[in-house]
Amino acid sequence: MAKVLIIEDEPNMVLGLKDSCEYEGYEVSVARDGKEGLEKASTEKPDIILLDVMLPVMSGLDVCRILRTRGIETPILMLTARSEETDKVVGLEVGADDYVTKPFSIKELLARIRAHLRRASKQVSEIESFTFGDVELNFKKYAARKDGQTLDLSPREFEILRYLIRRRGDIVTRDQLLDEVWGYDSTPVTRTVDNHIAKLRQKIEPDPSEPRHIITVHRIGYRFIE
Amino acid sequence: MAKVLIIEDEPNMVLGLKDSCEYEGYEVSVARDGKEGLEKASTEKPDIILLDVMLPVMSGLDVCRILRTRGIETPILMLTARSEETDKVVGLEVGADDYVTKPFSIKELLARIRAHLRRASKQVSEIESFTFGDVELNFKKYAARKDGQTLDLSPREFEILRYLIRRRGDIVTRDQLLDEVWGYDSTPVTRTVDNHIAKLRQKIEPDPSEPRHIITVHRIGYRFIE
DNA sequence: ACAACTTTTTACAATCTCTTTACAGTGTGT
DNA sequence: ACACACTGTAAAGAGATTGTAAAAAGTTGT
Repeated sequence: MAKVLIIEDEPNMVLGLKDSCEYEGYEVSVARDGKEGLEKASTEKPDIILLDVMLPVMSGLDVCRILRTRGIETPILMLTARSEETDKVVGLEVGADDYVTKPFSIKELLARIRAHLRRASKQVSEIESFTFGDVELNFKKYAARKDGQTLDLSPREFEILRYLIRRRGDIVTRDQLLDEVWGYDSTPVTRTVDNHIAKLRQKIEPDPSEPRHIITVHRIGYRFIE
Repeated sequence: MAKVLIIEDEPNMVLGLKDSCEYEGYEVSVARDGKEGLEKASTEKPDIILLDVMLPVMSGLDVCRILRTRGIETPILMLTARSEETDKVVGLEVGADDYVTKPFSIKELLARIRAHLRRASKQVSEIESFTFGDVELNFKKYAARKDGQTLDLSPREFEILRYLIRRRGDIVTRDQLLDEVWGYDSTPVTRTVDNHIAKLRQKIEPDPSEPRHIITVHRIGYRFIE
């Protein structure tokens, strides 16, 4: 079940938040100030952080900023006392994902937490590893092996493979790959896809000139087969 | 061709969106406020809805929520002025499928629309597989088997078969096939159709010289029988 | 700024599909 | 039965798509 880290100093607030979250079935841990919060955010790997802006020692904004510069991407939901526009703007600027102004309804807060967790879990729930033929892939570590030997795949190659594998058996068009792997805002030529496929084949196929795993479907696209 | 419903009040925005969509070949209709949007979403059965969050009378979020509670599952792409994460969360919670913040690049928007349409059309549309005699077709995978053996069909042959099967029992003219399978902009000779039919028969008929499934209707066209 | 590496573009060859063509065969109306 | 129109189909040519190497452009780390 999801872990929630609450960084908050007001005891009453802590109590209310903790209760509600536990009632929802989340595992809860609490930090009473920014410093402790930073530590727990790193060590306990929560799935979401509820972060008060007003904290002793170090402000919530700083905690947020530091976490982000450390590359920690856990969703952060800021709690602010006033509904001042400034706080919102600064909060989001500093890397928070969402904010709620006190007093807030618990129901709303829980709904937002749920939404963030849902979105985050969608991103995470990807396949972590996959094996076919004599190739092992670990998408989480971006590591691959073939015949037990380390296999060098570029990030893009990993992403393409991941996409193909996620839809293994189905045909994937070049446009789909461009949209989903490259993203909507960049637009390489569709031939770029073919090139990456060719390179992938040379790396993962037993016989690249006679592909067994990445099959081309003429005029349509490619298909991955285990 | 796909229908796009734009629910947006800013005239300039409407103009830009409309132009771009029409340039892509979509049929476009516009609603200037939430109420009109709700109506058109129901009556015009668009394939995708572009929905501004900030609307007079009724907010885009409400429009979205209402559509969903009415069981309308048309993909909704929300347009919002600020890049505030909050809007995004609420938007997605309320049932939107995607989300773009202004200012956005038209290219990106169109790419997203395309992706959604592709996804949606896949879910709804076509027969995914079909079996007749000893032939099995899987239109999604562009794969065919006969007597359990893999059967090699070209994309065009698949499309022709799909079209004939969708209208099985009915007569289909060569011009119909040319229009629908080939598309309105290309114009091979009608004899080309006959050639493809001949090849199809050799591949799928038990006895190609005595067709049981693809029947010639003299002077008219062809008809598919299971 | 340089080197090492990844990604994208480009170009050409190879391959596959589609279209045209031509002629033989079949159907239709008189 | 005859002429004419329509259809079947093989074969060749045209056209499109894909494979791939190599160059160009872009990134990253030092």
